[in-house]
Amino acid sequence: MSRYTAADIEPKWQEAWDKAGIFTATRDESKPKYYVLEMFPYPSGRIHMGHVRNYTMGDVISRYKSSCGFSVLHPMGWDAFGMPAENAAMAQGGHPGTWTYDNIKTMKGQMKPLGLSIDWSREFATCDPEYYGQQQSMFIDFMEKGLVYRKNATVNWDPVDMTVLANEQVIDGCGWRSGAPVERRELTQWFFKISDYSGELLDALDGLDNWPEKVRTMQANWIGRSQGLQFSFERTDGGGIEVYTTRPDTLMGASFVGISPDHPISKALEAENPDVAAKLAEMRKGGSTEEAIETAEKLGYDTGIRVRHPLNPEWELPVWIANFILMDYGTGAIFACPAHDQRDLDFCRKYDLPVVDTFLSLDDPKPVENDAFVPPKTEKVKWVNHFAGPDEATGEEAIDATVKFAEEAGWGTGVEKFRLRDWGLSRQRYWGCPIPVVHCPDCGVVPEKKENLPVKLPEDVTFDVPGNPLDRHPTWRDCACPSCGKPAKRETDTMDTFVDSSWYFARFTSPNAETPTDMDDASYWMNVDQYIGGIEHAILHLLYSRFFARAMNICGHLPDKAIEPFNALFTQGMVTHEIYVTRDENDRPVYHLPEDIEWTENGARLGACGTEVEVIPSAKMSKSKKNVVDPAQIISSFGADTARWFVLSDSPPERDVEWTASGAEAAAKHLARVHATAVKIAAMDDAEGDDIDLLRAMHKAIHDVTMGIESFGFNAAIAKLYAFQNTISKSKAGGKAQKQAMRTMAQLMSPMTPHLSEEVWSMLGGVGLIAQAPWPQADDAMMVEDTVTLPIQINGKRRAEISVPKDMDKAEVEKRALAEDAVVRALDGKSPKKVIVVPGRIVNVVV
RNA sequence: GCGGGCGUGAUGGAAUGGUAGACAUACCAGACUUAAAAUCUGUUGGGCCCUGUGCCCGUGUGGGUUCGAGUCCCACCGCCCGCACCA
Repeated sequence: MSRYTAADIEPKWQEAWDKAGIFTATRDESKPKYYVLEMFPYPSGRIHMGHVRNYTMGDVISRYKSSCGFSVLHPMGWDAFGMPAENAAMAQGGHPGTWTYDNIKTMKGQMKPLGLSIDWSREFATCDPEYYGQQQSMFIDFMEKGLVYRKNATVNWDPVDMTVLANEQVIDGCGWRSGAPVERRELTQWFFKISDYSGELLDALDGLDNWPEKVRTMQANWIGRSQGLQFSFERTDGGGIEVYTTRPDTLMGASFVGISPDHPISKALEAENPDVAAKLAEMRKGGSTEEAIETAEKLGYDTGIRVRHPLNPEWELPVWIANFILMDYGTGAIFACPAHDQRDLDFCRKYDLPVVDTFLSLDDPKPVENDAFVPPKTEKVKWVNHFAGPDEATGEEAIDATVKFAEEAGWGTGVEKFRLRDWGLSRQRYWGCPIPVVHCPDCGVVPEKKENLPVKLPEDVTFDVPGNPLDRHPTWRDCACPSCGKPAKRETDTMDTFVDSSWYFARFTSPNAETPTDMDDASYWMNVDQYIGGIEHAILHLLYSRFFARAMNICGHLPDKAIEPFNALFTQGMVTHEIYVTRDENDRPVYHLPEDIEWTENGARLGACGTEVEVIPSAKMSKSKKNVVDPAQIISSFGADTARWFVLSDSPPERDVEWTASGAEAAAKHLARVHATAVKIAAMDDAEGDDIDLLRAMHKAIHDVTMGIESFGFNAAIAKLYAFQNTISKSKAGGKAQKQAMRTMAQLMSPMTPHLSEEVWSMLGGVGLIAQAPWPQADDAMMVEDTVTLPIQINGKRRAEISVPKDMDKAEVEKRALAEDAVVRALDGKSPKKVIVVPGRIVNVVV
């Protein structure tokens, strides 16, 4: 074969790998193991370029580690429960299960041609009853260990459709189908006690050395440990209001006490006073997201209740209900210090409440007007209105002094609190894992017996009316109480899909086990050595998985070493593309697919009619903007290796990569060049005649590419491979040396372009499959140059360079440098102030 | 609102505090060709003096640390992402 034809090469080698069974993971105690995992996909219908990028990166690691002698586990599955399947059933009829399994079949068919080194024998979907039955079994274990409980929590309620809405289904504060303004409503729901692990989940972040710093920071902020003071304001009518504050030092600046609309006091008032009820109804409008609450217009209601200031019983503060106070954080009640909190200030200006400065800037000591003075806690400020500590102190010092003061005086306690809330897992939807409990009129909430698991979803359901089909199913709900045997009702809530994805990595170690995991297999394969996925999962999925691993460990489903399940994490960027828009008669945007665009000298036009097209800068590929490139199409026109090579080139993996047609063509051209060079070299005789430069370049390439792969610098590794290819194609060395260089090239490329590499390898007499050949080793001795070129700087600017033996001593280098023309000229007869010689790197002469 | 990140030629990007722009795209020029495509070779940050082996400027903006800063620190500007029921 003399021309590079991916369509011939790729299926051939995929068949050879299958036949050799080399991707089947086996427990081999004689080898070190390596578990590489990409975040499993949601079966949305078709694979997209983001999948290709994600799985290609995992594949590079997997193939590389395999070549390095590891026993590799590289599995794939489907995160298969979730809303889109129900939406499809609503829109076009049919069953969510049919839609899901059809999608899985299509997407698997699209992934196969990529030539990924996946052990498909371990594949499962989270909607398989075998999987979710094990999940139900674990849920029951968690119940026994007290890791699950029920309480009231807020949901988005569509008052027209009479149904719960996901945040995604709330558009501008209204239900997506009904268009009615959404309200917040309370329901009794199931919760995992993740907050019991707040401190541990936070502290253990320190040990996750191979996680990106930013993910650890984001998780730490999410868990949000704070030190503060908890104390009670005494009500003038008896009783008290417990508040928590992280800024007790500003207590003298208090202007009111604020309580959440969901605070028990608010609810009590609501029940007896229609005015309050109306106000609260207004405050409960809008979505339940933190963002919606934080950015909503500040609303308040003066309850008429008054409390005494703890430091001065004469000083009475009003109690307001305020819509920006969250019941879930702290005690659901605060005292407001408007001078040093912008939110409080906005509220006080709106309702004409007093603003009292407690400290002033040392540089610019003027009272607060419309901008709250919120310096860093480490900045020293002047206290004008204080009761503990010195007149000039930082916020930190003042807080410590205040807590100490309050504790000694006996009216407050320093406490540690976390922002992390318990994980609400109840969903009022069909297409999810049923929560395996039964509500019995006599026994209350009873877990289903394990021998009755899985509690399967009923098949005969319809989606023609809003709401949860399980709720209105005629028979599914009816069952016998597992405890007393009398008629009872099943729980109709299903689990959050995050539950499904919180332990799938553990199931992969033994996907057919009769229990959630098999401890022998889990002990061998866990932990995941390298986990790869999108940054959008930085907080929730990864935090929930860390909690689950701990909970599974407590229930005996994971070994101790696996409580932090992901040893290393890599978060890859998105694949983006330009967006092409024209306008319709109403000036609304109409989007166009990249393949419909033609480029002319006058810019982009529609291929069909020649209409001018506006080009909007690159953004994440999305169906609605039509800026998508179909991987299946790319593979059929260029081949999988080209697609793989391109998504790894150019951009660093953690950053977004822009898909361009020219970039894809460049990748294809390069692979064709490599192939052509290999064909040419294969035809050479085995003439001796080493070329020291070629050998050097080869060892340098081995070193650089290996480092590139190890450090996720795939784009840099590829740049080195380009350079090495240029060196080989220009080499004058004998056939033997060139063949060796080219075989090495094939090996270095094999994690990225496995098919072409096999082809080149076999063409040049490589033994066996390249996929099973050991990774080449760089010879350090070959990479050391005898002489080095040192740049010479004068006052930090490069002015000349000298070539010196690599181990020449500093004094001699200095002497040579000072003898250079440029240096002599710059010195103009004077002697240098200072000369810095960094051996092997640089010389800097300070004049 | 809160939290996180990013900013380097025409473009994607490279650069353990040590020659800024590797590698690639695009453009331009040349070779091959009747021609085009393909392929191959070469040039290309901006400006100045233009005769160079010359000089000045240059990594969002403004300061700072350092012999030396794209890299570290501070402030600002712009863009992007997440915010607990999207997966």
